[in-house]
Amino acid sequence: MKEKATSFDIAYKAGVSQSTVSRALRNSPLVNEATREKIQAIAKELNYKVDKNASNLRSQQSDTIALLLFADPTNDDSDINPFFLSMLGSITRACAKKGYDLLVSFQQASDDWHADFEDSNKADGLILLGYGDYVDYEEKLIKLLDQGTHFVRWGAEVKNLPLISIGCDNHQGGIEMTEHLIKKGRTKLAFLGSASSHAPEFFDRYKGHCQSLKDNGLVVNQALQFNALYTEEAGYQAACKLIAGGEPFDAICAACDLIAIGAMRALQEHGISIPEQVALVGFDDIAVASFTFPALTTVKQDTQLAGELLVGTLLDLISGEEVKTTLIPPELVIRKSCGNEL
Amino acid sequence: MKEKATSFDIAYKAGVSQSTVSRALRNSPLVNEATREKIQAIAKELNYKVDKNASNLRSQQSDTIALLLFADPTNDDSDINPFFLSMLGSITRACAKKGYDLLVSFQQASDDWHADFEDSNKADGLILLGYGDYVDYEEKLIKLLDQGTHFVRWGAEVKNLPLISIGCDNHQGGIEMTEHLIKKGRTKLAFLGSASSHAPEFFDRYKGHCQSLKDNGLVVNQALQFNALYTEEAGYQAACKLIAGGEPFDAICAACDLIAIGAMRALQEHGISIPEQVALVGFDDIAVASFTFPALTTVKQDTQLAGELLVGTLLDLISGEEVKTTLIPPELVIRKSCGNEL
DNA sequence: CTGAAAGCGCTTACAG
DNA sequence: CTGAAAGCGCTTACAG
Repeated sequence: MKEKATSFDIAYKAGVSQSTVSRALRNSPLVNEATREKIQAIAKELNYKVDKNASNLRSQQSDTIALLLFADPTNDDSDINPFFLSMLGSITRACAKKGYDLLVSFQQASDDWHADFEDSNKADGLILLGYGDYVDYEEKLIKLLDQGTHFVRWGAEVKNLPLISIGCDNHQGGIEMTEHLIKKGRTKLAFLGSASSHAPEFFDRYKGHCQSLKDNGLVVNQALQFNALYTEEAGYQAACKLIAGGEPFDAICAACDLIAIGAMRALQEHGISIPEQVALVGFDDIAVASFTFPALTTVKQDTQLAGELLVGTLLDLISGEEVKTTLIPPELVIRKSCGNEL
Repeated sequence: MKEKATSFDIAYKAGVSQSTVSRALRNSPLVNEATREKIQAIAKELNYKVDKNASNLRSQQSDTIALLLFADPTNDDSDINPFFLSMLGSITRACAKKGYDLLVSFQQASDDWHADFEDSNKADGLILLGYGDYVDYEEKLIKLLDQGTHFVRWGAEVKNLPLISIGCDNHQGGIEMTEHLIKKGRTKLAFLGSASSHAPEFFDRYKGHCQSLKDNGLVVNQALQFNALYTEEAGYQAACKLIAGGEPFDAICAACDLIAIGAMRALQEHGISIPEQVALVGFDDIAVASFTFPALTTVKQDTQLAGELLVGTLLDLISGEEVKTTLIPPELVIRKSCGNEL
């Protein structure tokens, strides 16, 4: 392994000062055109790369963003919700586009947060992503805020905290999934997903669901709501309870696609046909959704837009610009699980 | 935002020298117990975090690994094969376990590689992951080798290059998927997936497939092999060609699950029943595989083990230990797409 | 066990 | 447009 070249080596070869090399390599307009070209040629020849540790140390910025992905602690961590994996992909791409590197870290909600990333100057800012018990997070978020850490989170808007969030308009999404079912002639709609402030995204979807029910002259039947968190298994369990409960239903709104897929399994095991006997709508539009049988009608969250907004907003925040919490409009993707399209 | 504390601030407060602070914070045995505790308490109180840029610059190591994920350039980059996303997850976890940070970067196969990560001292080593045209990669791999970069790749073993790879035993996997079909009484097996050195993983699976055919007294019918790369769409196209080709077949080996899923769609569109008329096996065992209809029998690659091996091997390599290319044994996961279990 | 000092490789005022 | 010099915040010989 060869010794790594430094800017001094280049300076020596080029017959200029090290300062000039540094400037030339960063395309400073202060450097003479010809000098710059010469220096860059030598740098290339020597396979020189700026030492990031040195340059970051000196300039006190890292051009790196850290992504903290929270896994549901009830989950064994081998399965991350595919929705978040998809977000990870779009965030990575958005960072690359802006010339930032991305440090990825999976966290347990219970962990001591590695908010150190910014404190230790490894990252200029943080993106927080993942479901989890919001109530548990809150104090940590406040701590981050206190420390003056630059961060943006994915999720439901929080009213009384000056948090910058990018999230889906879950309330609107809840309305759309419900509306669609009602238009299909369903009247006894169940909702599978936790309805509490511990899971604000789901709660918002549920509230949208309830509002749509009311707007369409239907009543909210508490006996048709069952809690479930994030997983296929939870969806399966909730659907089993729903079936066992005996309360008649002809449609299910699932708070996320994984829950919908679990519900699908439960329905199939009980010989209940989809969509003939029970129509089903999910939320997220993960890749799997188009491969289930029948293909799942769902509310899509635009992960690409989300990634760009998350990164863009964080960078604005870091550079001291005015930023604000943004809601992304959901989009109903109609497939087969609620009957054929009209 | 408060000023960040430095080790000098702590030294001042503790009434010791900065060197001692540095030692105490790294739990050096050279420091007196009481002194260390005092220093650590002050550090905590001041919310002090070691500046990684400074410490990395000085110690010339970063405790960071970079993961380069290659996207198939023919793909619009919004979809990364879920198999790699799953690998990403397991690698992230393996890094965390070892106390390393992970820098993630998506690359186009055509890009100038950011092998800079190591050159620029941002990472101590690289993990290379992703399908792509191997032939295109080769010269870049050689360049990495020449530079003395520490890296480990996921994929098929390469014979004439001193590359360290971690990969699945694709040949064995090809045998197992084929054997299973033959045991189910199928005799006219098609193979969907590129059979060329441009896609060595697929090629190895194909070779295993052919060998199994021969071992069981069946002939390899070239008319039943169709090229396809990595995607659902490619699988769909290949299956359509297979069907249109007119050569009779009663089973399909798909080189990856996405291809299998595409083939499934083609078969269903043509009114061909699975598994009655045609049995189907995939490769990878992505999460979707258990949600298709019928559920997909497939050859599982153990991503968790893969992640641990990739990270562990890379760290060994960095610390100068002897390392070697390792093959992970595949595992057949039997579901419904080849008929009910015996 | 502790401290004074050098130095990792850059960027950036400052002076010309 | 260019150079000499300071300094980012640590770690690590070196000396005691």
